[in-house]
Amino acid sequence: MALEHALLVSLAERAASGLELTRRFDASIGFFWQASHQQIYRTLKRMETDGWVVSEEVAQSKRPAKLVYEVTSSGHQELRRWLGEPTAPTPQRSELAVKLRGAWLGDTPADSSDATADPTGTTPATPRRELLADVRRHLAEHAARLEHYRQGCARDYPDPRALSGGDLDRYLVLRGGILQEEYQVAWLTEYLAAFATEPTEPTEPAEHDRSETHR
Amino acid sequence: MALEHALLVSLAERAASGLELTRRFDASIGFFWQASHQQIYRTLKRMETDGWVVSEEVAQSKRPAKLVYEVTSSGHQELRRWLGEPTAPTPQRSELAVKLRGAWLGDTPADSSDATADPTGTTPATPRRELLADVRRHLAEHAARLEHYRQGCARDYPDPRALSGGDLDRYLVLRGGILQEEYQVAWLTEYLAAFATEPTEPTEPAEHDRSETHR
DNA sequence: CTCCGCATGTAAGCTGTTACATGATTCA
DNA sequence: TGAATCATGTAACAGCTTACATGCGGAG
Repeated sequence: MALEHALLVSLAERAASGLELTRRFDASIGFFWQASHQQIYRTLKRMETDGWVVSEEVAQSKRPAKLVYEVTSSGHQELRRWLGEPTAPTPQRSELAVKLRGAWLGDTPADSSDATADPTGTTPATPRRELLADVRRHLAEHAARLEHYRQGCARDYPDPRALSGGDLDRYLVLRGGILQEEYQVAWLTEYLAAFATEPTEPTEPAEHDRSETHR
Repeated sequence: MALEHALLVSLAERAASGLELTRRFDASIGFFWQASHQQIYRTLKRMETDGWVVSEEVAQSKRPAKLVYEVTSSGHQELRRWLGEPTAPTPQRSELAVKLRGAWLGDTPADSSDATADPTGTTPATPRRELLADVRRHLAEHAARLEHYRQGCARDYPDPRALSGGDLDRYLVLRGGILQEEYQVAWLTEYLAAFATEPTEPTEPAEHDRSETHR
């Protein structure tokens, strides 16, 4: 029940069309909330029937027309109500963490010491090694995002102590994004250090420039 | 599509019934994955039809019988396959962060300088103050959980360098939970410091011992 | 006897994902 | 002409939440 309010916040900063909102969710707001364009279009429709926003068709040169949404006074009222409401803690999920906890279950390739051995000739493939590569991949992504956030922070907020109002709010949330990425980098680095007995590709740092975009 | 694998990991550590799994998800595994008992029961049923687990009814004295699930060889095989698969980054969500970003939108109570002023006599109630209280509440919860994790870590893993196998895996994931809570505490502390012009209850530290459990 | 905890489940509804559809305009 | 991008949408499904249901046994 929070995508609507995330859209209200974004639209209150500046009126926008569905696709423009989708791009914002890929960037700034998306640090802490994500949504696909289908979800956004559907939710905008519902918000308009609820009277929180109004749409206006805006013609463009050399482009199809777009529907620009604007927050109504009723929408602002709802936003204020929501802001004052106590917030339930959002559950944190990490599929990677679940995998890391169960990693030892992949360390017995075809050991038939227990009753669960399967007679089929499946390839062992050592999940532990794959998992370490996975961790390195995630670490590289978090490090890259951290660098990106830091650059944006230095560019947009050169003097944090002079900030106030909406600028201060946005700065502090960006700080949260930076601290979150720092935590991820710290954890995964500590994790890899615990398995650092074998260097695993000592010639390459593997921390940056991975061009496998995976689709 | 990952709850099934989280259940496989938990069941591979030790066979359990649905309710026992629910309790585990409230504790250790639940650091990074949550599930209600309805979800768990339903998923266990599906996993049994898929052949990943088998159930056995176990009678108990002074208690209703329970269905204890155990991972099959097919389940172990699936677990190994899943462990070696690349992991998609889990999107991070925080409703609180979205609120903090939009906090300034609640700072104009009934200001009629723009066209969106509503003539209804709604109570102002200052969302900014409510939000700060909300942040303090979340900070207290994270600090409490951090303390809890740290105690469990010191109790169960007094000598981390001596660990190996599944113990090492579980320790490193617990470290991740600790680092995550440290990040939350650091961010929210920094946030409050930015608004520390008015002390807001100077007689109480408000960092610990909040007994308002809020259900 | 009533209430509570254990243990498992059903049903309805909302949220989010995936795949596909449509029509326009620009670029090669 | 064919492909790519812009812009909005539909449809089907999977996942998750919320509320309620059932039956047993023990405590007060």
